[in-house]
Formats: sequence, structure tokens, C-alpha cells
Amino acid sequence: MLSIEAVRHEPDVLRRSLQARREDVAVVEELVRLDGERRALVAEVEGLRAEAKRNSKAVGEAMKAGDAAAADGQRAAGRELGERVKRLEAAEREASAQLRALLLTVPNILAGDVPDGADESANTVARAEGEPRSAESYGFGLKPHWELSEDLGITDLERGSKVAGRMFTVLGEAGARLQRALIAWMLDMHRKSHGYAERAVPYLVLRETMEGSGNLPKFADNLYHDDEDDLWLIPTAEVPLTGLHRDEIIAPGTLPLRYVAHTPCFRREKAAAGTQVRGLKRLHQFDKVEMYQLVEPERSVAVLEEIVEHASDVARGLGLPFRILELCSGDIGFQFVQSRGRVASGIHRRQRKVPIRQGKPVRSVSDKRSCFRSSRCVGSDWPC
RNA sequence: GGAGGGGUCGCAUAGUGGCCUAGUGCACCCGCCUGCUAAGCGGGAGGGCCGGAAGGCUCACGCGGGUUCGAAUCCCGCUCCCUCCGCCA
Repeated sequence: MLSIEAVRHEPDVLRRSLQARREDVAVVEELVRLDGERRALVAEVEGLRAEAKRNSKAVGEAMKAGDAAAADGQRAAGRELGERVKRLEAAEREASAQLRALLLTVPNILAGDVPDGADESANTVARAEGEPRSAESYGFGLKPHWELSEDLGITDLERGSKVAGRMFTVLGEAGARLQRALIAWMLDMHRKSHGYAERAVPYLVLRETMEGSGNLPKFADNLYHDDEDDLWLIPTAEVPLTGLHRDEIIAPGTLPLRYVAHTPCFRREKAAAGTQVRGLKRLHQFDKVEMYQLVEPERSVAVLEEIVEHASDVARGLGLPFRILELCSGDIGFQFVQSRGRVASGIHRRQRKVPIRQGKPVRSVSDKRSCFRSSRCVGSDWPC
């Protein structure tokens, strides 16, 4: 969530960012208006409270002086003041709640050097490594991944659907072992070679944790939710990792904090409804190894590049050709200020994006604590 | 799910209705003093609102309600931690 102070002092910064994202800028004026309302109410309620406090003191003094009649009079005045305070407090709470609710729907402010563009077609290739092989170079007919993985027992799509419905799969012996090996290999690489601390985190989190990572209320439609306990299934390890240090003040000199975690990720993938997705693409549940860093804000650009390198080592280690994309302003996720995509090349199909993305939201730049991080993930659902 | 104990400033603690404007110690920051270090002395250090500033006001004792003119303190609900019991995979 953006800090209202930043919006108040520099509304144009937010306006420009929203324009670049192709989003409505009217929200800025609405935020400023609600904020003004709220502050007026705060001033009013505090004035009344001050009066009530003075009044209480007067009661005490009257009692000490033995003037019962005066004390009673002050008491009555105090009662009346108290009721007015209560009414105003309710109005102030309501105004604050409205402001917060709106603020939660505002996407993060883009970095200044994000290239402009409307959607993913405007993303640019920053660099590429490795040569994608053509289908012909293999000298035999290639199967699409959903056939090959079934034939080799990597996946069992039919039984996945039987157990959990569409967009779930069961991994067979080969797939299960492959996934386990990839996860362990990635965790070890990031831990040993790249200096990340491994964590095992909850897959179900509180509403506050979802809000803290920018996933609620924006993506409520895409999240699985347990009504009874108001717990939410994580769509990425980024959510609990972001929550690790929520409401903490991090001592100087202890940054960067680097974490790596493997978790399953749960997504409704509503956007994919009706589109043709086969095999391992767009599952409701998939596994992911995520890198995450908390760093000083001024270092976040450099660290973003560092994480891209760390992720690239995974592709290199697997011998996969890949390209690094610079995402344009219209394609950058809600919570990010800048983003890189990494595309691993398929063998005979067109190249496509794996769920790898880097982000580094800059947030409340209030003086005492700012948020800083770079993220993010290395997918296990590699292109086939 | 039940019973009991606990949650006060970064840490440790004091505080049983108005003298709490939350004190003290440690740690921290700035000065002073000082061969060095340590100690000592003085000051500072939370959020918000108003204000150009000086400053003023307000909030903050796990969270939320209530009682009261007035709550860290009394009452109710919740939450987290600890101890025990029950239930369950």
C-alpha cells in the first residue's frame, strides 16, 4: 500500500505512473479529497478531546476543593462532551477506512526508467543467452509436451482431474522425482552459491499478510480462501516472505536479507478460463522456488539485476537458452515498480514466458521506515 | 474445545481509578568531562493533526468494545505466548 503522505505531497508522481500503466488517474484526486476529509475530522475530534480532558481535570479539582455542586456540573458537561467525541470518532474511523480501502487498490509507483508501452507486445529483449534448437535439428519427430510427459509417466493428467478437477495434475514417478530434484537443486544453488537463507513458510496466511504483499484486495478473485478461519492459500512464496518482517524495524547494517523458499502456489487462474492451456501450463497448483531480498531502496535496481543473474544460473545449469525481457509500463504487476521477465526457449514451439519475474516495489517513503525489496521467482513449470 | 498464567518504550522492569504528562535500569544518539578505555554529568529519542517556524494539541501499556467526568489500572470479547486436560490426522 502506498503511503498517503507521498500521495499528498507528490500527487503528480502517482499520476504519471498510473498513466504509464494505462490506468485511470481519477483515483488520485479522490485520494487527496478523502485524505483532506479525514484530516479535518481528526483535527476536530482532537480539539474536542482536549476540551474533555480539561473538563476532567476540573472535576478532580472541584472535588478536592469540596465543591460538590461544581463537580456535578462539570461531570454533566463531561458526559455531553464524551458523547460528541464518540460520534466524531466514528466518523473519523469511517473516513480512514474508506481512504485505506481505496489506497489498497492503487498499484505501486513505477520506476522512472521503465520503458513505456501498453502491454506485453511492447516488452523488449534486454539480452539473450544460448541458441534455441530447431525441431529439425533433432532428426526425428518431436511430441508436444503434454504428450511426451504422459508417455514418460512424468504427468498423469487424467488422474489429476479425477482427484481435483481440471487444471490439476498428478506427477508420476519420473515427474515427482524430477520435481523433487529440481527443487532441492535450486534451493542448494541459491543457498550455497548465491547467499540466500532457506526458509520453509506457511502456505496459508492471514488476510493482513495478503494485504501486506499487495495481493488483497486486488487479486481476491484469484486466491483460494478458507471462510471459516479467514485464511488464504498463497499464490507465491513472495507473500509469506514479505510478511516475515512486517512491522519490524530492521537494524542498520543487517541488510541485505536474502531468502529462498520452496512452496506450492495456488491460483484460480481466472484469466485463463476459456483459453486453451494444456499439460503443465496454468495449473491451479504448482511448485516454485522463490528468491527474495530486502535491501536499501537505493540499491534495489542493482539487486534486481543480481537476482536476474541468480535466476539465469538456473537456466544455464539446465542448459536452457533464455532471454531477459525488460517489461514495459503497461505489463508490470500491481505491486512492482520495475520488472524483468525471463523467457526460456522451447524446442520447437514459440518462445514463451515462464513465471519468472523480478520486482522491487518501492513503498512508503516515510522517513522512519521504508520498504525495500527485490524479488522473485524461479518456476518449476518449465517449458517443455 | 476446556482450565490456569502472562503480553507496559529496542531489552528488562515499576506502576491496583485523578500526583502516569507512563517512572527506572540497560542499550542507543548528541554534547560535556577525560592520557586511552570505562565511569560520571547534561540533554535527546514513538505515531498523528495544526503550524513557515517556534510550538501547541492528540494518540499510544497485545487488539477491540464497555463502565466512568476521568482507565495501564475495573468489566466483556478476541488474539498471541507459556503450563495442563480433551479431541483429531
